[in-house]
Amino acid sequence: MGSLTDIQEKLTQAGLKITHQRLVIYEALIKSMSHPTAEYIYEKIKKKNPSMSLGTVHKTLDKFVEVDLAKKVLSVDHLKRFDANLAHHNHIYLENSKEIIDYHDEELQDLILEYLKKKDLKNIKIKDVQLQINADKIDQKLSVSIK
Amino acid sequence: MGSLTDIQEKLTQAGLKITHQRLVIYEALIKSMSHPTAEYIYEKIKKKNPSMSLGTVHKTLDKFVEVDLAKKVLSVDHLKRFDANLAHHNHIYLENSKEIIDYHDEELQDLILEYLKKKDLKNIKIKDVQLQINADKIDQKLSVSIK
DNA sequence: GTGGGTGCAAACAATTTGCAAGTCG
DNA sequence: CGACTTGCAAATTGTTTGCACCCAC
Repeated sequence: MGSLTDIQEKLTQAGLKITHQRLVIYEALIKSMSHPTAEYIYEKIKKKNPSMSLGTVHKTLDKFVEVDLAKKVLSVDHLKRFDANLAHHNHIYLENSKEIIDYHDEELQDLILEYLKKKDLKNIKIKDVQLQINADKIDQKLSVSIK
Repeated sequence: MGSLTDIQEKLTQAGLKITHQRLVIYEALIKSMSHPTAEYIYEKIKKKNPSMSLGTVHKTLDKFVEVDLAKKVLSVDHLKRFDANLAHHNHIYLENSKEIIDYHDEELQDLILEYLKKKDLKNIKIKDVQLQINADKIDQKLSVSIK
């Protein structure tokens, strides 16, 4: 799913030229599970790609969104955040650990859409729904790791 | 619910001094149904309060969040947006008109929480859930008002 | 070869900070 | 009066833009 040739094919299909920068940025975007900013990706990859410029990361991520290789993600901080996971999925915000993790659940999605369909909200055509689950992480390791 | 004395009481309860700026900003925040930025509120009130500074609006809104008189809101643009409505409620993003409107539905909220409770996600303690409904506005007036 | 892509730096936008002056309690 | 709040301006942070050079196709 994230192999090099796979990424190359996606870029081509999207009508984009295959460049080293795009491969690296897309790979980093896939790998980072919590929804990264341009800055974050830049930091991740610049060690192995010292000539990479932050501006390019911005432009590239925007381009990915434009051609539907990625999407923008809602966030409470006021930073642009991206996500390579295009499938409908929900987000769990772990408030105590500040993590954002994906939660995919077709059944729940259908349940909600069914419910809203019955409600028949007027003047509005629902395209999709996304659930944000606010939670705390319960992790034994946490209390121990305070050291 | 939004009377002057009412707001004053809320400020006092929150341990904040009552100042003209805070009254005006809080009132504007309550009144604006779509989730405003500091800039937006500043523009709304500066006509009647020419000495108000944008920096104060920022500081005041942050302060309101700090004392739970308001909360930060998720947004796709990368702007800080606020909301005086503290009750659990869902957001409908009207993608074509860029509006964000509130959608309160206790029944739906319960439905979702019930479902998730049965799922029993491990290592996670759910605090609340919020639904984002992406939709398009269907409005006859729209097509006419193109002029 | 050429059109799109990159790197760099400057411009821009939104927010934050520092501080002197003002005001609520 | 004293601590908190404000207004102003400068600083910071994050993103965008312009443009000469470069390279994938």
